This record gives sequence, structure tokens and C-alpha cells, in this order.
Amino acid sequence: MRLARRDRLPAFPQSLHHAGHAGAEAPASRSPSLAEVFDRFSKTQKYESGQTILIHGAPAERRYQVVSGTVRCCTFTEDGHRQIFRFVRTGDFFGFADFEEWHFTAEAVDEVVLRSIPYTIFEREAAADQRIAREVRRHVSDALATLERQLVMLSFLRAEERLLWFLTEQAGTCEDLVQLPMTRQDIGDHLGLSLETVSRAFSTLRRQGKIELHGSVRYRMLEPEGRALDAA
Amino acid sequence: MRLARRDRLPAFPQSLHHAGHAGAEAPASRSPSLAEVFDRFSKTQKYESGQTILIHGAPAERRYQVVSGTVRCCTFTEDGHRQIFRFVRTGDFFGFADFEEWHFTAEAVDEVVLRSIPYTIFEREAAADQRIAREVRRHVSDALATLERQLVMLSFLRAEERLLWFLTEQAGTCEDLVQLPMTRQDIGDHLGLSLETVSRAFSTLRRQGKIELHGSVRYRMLEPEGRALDAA
DNA sequence: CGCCTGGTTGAGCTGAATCAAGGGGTGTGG
DNA sequence: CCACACCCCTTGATTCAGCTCAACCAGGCG
Repeated sequence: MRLARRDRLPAFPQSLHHAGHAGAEAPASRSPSLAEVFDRFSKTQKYESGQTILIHGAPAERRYQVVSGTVRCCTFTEDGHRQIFRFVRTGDFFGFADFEEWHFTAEAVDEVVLRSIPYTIFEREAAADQRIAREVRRHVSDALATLERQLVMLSFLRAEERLLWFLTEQAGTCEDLVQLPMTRQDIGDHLGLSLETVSRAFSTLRRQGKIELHGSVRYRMLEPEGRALDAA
Repeated sequence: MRLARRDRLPAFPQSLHHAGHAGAEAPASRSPSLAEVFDRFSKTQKYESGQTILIHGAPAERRYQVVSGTVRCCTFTEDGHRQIFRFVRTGDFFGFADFEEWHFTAEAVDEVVLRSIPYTIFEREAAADQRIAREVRRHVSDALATLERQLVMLSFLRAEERLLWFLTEQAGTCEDLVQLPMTRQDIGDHLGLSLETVSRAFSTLRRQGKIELHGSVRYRMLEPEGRALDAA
């Protein structure tokens, strides 16, 4: 069975691709109240590439928003493997689902600026304004749905399909040139593939005309249906 | 590479295996307030084996607790594949994380009795009693953590390890004879394996003396360290 | 009794991991 | 300014775990 090869990619109600993604791209319009709370109470902090932001098991005392850069949320297995659950990008929030301890580790992929607030303030604001509580709940619910999509992806997609799924999610709907801040190893640890397989999948997709590669970090999605992107 | 590369802390807090599992085995002691709300307001309903309880995309209007039997929570891909996220067992709750629509389908594995309450009542009770709100949040947080563990399992474990992980989780800590209500296909769809591989893994584990099989539905975990189970 | 569903087992195939070698860009030291 | 080193990426060869296909078996039921 495995997969009947459709170009379409499987699953989920409205395709596998980005369904919610919380207050991602446009926090100002998507989650006004949440962003407002950050505007008023947050403290800003900067991290160098590779630096640890928060660590699995430590008390979960703050909530975060990415101002710029990319964060990876991951865990490490006993034998040194790493699973990256999510890349958090500019505008995205993280750390809202955790209860008493962090159940993941967050690290800076490139140079990252974050703003954060103590969860106690959040509790207070959420109790005062029902909209904020709803916003948070929706955010957590989206995180769950995203994780479920990733799980389905790991179960049913093969290497090139996984990469295509990832690249599509990174690019969103637009067909602009996208820059990847993370390494092949990072992508592999996200998609459940070895770095070599990721590299091979990049080459295959390029050869198949599904993506356009500029060096190893910049790419553009190409429409599968001859329907071009620029030339009339 | 791949492994090694990390001098820092290993792995999951207490290994991969069961960490939270929400208000599972002992709802009375584990989540008194949550169970209380069910005691007071719930409606009980019965489902035959294979019957659909709730369907992906429908409005999420109720919250559920399993009184008896086993429920599978899953999604279906376009090409007919099924991913089972979770088997919900007696005493467990489900349906708390979803926002406006169900983002999964729930079906009865065997004969199932459920009790459920409208989410509006829950909202009201949670607003009135902070303990209930906390209970729900912890529950959702646990669901997220469980999903993350499953994801890691899918990424790194091989067939027999996956099955062992599953059987251990089903059995809990005790070494009693456990009965499996679900088919090999169900287990495969949960672990990301074909039913044949699941069957083979059962045989292998039995041959390795890690489990004891009675027919195809009953089993007992055996301690790996000669430390026997019954005989003094 | 035969059918049907679910489980087991075997044979062969294949996709991705692993092992291994080589390439390009950037930073550093001679 | 060039040389070397290091990191990341690419590509090739080989191996192997699990999927697929297929046959067979056991129990339940009409």
C-alpha cells in the first residue's frame, strides 16, 4: 500500500498543508489580543545561532514570541538522536502548551530575537479577558493539529514527498524565493530522514522541476501543472 | 554522526515510556473535579464495535469519558490510509483539545459505553472552578506530550521496539495478563507498520521471551532481566 | 459444511540508512 | 594574498528493515 504516488499528497481535511499555524504570519490581525499582551509586558532577548533558549525539564515560567530569526523545538533521545517537532518563525508564538515543565528544548537556528512574558502575567490577563484565553486555547489546539499532521506525514510519505511537504509549508502560498536558515541535518531531524536522504531529495525535486534551487539555501516552489509562475 | 553529536543531556525525562496519560487509570483520584462534572451532568450512550462516535470536521460540541470499552481516535488520508493517534480506554477522557470542529474521527473498537457532556456546561464549570480549568489544561498538555512521544517512536524505533513500546503502554506497570481488543491492522495503523509486520513482531517478541502470548489477543509482559514474574 | 474474517508465515523487492569519498565556500593563519 | 582547515553539502555503493504479494491456518457463524 504505502502510498499510491499521487502528486497531491495525502491527508487531512483540507489537505495536509498549513491549516492553522496559530498566530503565525500576521499576528497583528490574527491574534490582536495576544500580541497586545506581548506589546505591553514582554522583555526582549537575543540569542546567537546554536544557543539554547530553554531546556527540556526546566520549569515552564515564560511564554515566547519570535521577533526575528528561527527557533527549533526538539527533544533528544537517549542514544543521541534528535527529533525536531517544529521550526518557529518570525511572528510565531511558542511555549503556551506546557504545564509545569518544558517538555521540549528550544534552540536558536540562526540569530534570534525573542520577546517573552512570565506565565503568571498571562494567567492574569487571560482571566481578565476571555478573548486572550480563547486565543491561547486556539493556539494550543493548532499545535496539536500540526503535530498530528506531522505524524501522518511520518507514517505515509516517502522521502521526496516529505521534503516537498516541508518546503511547501515553509513557503506558504506565495511563490517567492525562500531562504532556509537550517541545515540538511536539521531538516532531516524534522522529517525523520538522514541528511544524505534530504540532500538527495532536494536534487530529485530539482531534477523533476518541482523546485528551483539557488545554492543550497534558497529555493522557489514551481507549479506542478505547467501553469508557470512568471513568464506570461 | 546522526547520533553522538550531543554531549548534552540525553533523551526524554523518564525514557520514552508512559509519562502522563492524563486522568487515565484512576479518574477518581487523579482528576476528582473533572469526574465530578461528569457525574453530575453527563449523558450515557452505547456503541457497537466499529460504530462511529464522532467524525472529523463535525462541530465539536461535547466532551467525552469512556465508561467501558476502547475507542480509537484516527484520521484517514485521501488514499484510504488510516493513522490511529490514540486508543482511549476505560476511564480516559477525550475531545477536550478540539476547538470548533473535531480534527479526528472516533470509532468504537469493541463494545463501548461513553458518557458525555456539552462543552457549554464545561465552559461554565471551568469558569466557576479553577481546578477544573487546570485539570483540562493538564489533560490537553498531556495529550500533546503523548503525541510527541509517538512521533519520536515513529522516527526512531524499529518494528519490534515499536510493538514492545505499545504493549508496555497498554499493560502499564503491572504484569497481569492483558487483553487486546483491537486487531493487528489497528495496531499497525497506530505504530506505522503493516499488519504483517505487526504479526511478525509479535512472534519475534514471543520467541525472544519478552512476552507471553495466549492466543492472539491475550499477552503478558516478561521481565528482560531474568527476574521472573511468578515463581519464587 | 463451507464461508468469512483475522492471524501467521514465507519469498522477493525496494526505499532509505549507512559507509565512504569528494566538492565548495568561508574564515584564519602564515 | 594564498594555503589550509572546517563545515556543510552532494553523490556513489552497499546493506537491510519492512512492505507487498501470496499461501495457508484457525475460529465463528450461517
